Amino acid sequence: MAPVTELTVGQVAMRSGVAVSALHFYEARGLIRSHRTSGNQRRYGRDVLRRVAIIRVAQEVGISLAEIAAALHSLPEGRTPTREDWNLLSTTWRDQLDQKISQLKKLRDGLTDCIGCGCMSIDKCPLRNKGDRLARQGAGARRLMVES
Amino acid sequence: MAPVTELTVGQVAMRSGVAVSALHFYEARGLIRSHRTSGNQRRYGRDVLRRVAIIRVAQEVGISLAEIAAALHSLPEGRTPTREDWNLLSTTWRDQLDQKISQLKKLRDGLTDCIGCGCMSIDKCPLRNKGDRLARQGAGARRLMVES
DNA sequence: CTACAAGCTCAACTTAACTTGAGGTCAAGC
DNA sequence: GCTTGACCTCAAGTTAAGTTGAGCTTGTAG
Repeated sequence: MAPVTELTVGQVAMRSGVAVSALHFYEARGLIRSHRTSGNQRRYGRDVLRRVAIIRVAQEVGISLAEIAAALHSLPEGRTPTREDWNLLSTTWRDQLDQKISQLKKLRDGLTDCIGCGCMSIDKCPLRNKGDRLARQGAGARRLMVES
Repeated sequence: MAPVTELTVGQVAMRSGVAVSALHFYEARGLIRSHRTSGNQRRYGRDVLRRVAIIRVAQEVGISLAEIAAALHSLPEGRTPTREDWNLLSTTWRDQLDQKISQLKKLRDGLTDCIGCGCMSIDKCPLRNKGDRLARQGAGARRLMVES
């Protein structure tokens, strides 16, 4: 029973819910990988679906593709990742996620407790300063950064 | 004792930590407001600092300027906002923040519990689907959206 | 064996959120 | 009273994350 393992871009697009162009894009950015048929068409292993799922979920909470790429590089390119591999990735992200979560909570609670209090003079506000000067790097659009 | 209340762009930039160009930009986008001197220079009331602080904090957790602008419009333009006004704003955001927080938690916990389990086949994965099809609207860059 | 849907590449366009630069005005100190 | 640093406007550039389109190749169903 020949394994039906190989997927075309179209199939991956369909099953993952992301556009073909996005898959091309992710591949160009090194987030996923494919091999080519003799006719130069992409073929993907099944594990690409899991990778794409991670990418989307992570993006939805504001992690940039660059960061996702970095995290995914902890996964082995050769073999299908084991549970161990995924675990490593997840603990890598856990801290960043925790940080982001607490930042959000701070905003949520801070809005009510702090904002009206007159303390928002930037130098002293707990909201502004516990959130520590992050994300000041280079020009261009800046989204929620997890680093620092 | 003449109140030192009026601030120049430069002063606001310094105290708020955002660039002068960004302040211009926020003003163009209707996020902050100034009046002009006879010589056409901007002067800001002190409350602009608070507004800017909100803007930055909100942005850091991934709320778009458009959404921030919408929220800030619930603040009175004329008078300095009271604690009541801020409170209204904060409750407006609270739900969205709660939602985002739970999304993050889902990712955090899901990464460990779900990723290795083989269930990430997109159609059935709790991570993918509880996170519900949000943020699919129009072309261009897409960041963490709170709406929907 | 031939249509025609699905692929491929590459360049250009899009949005958000700013920054940079050019060219010109204001104001505070010496 | 003039110089120098802060301002002003407006246009164009930048980054991220894709999308869209043109022009060309593959592969599969009839």
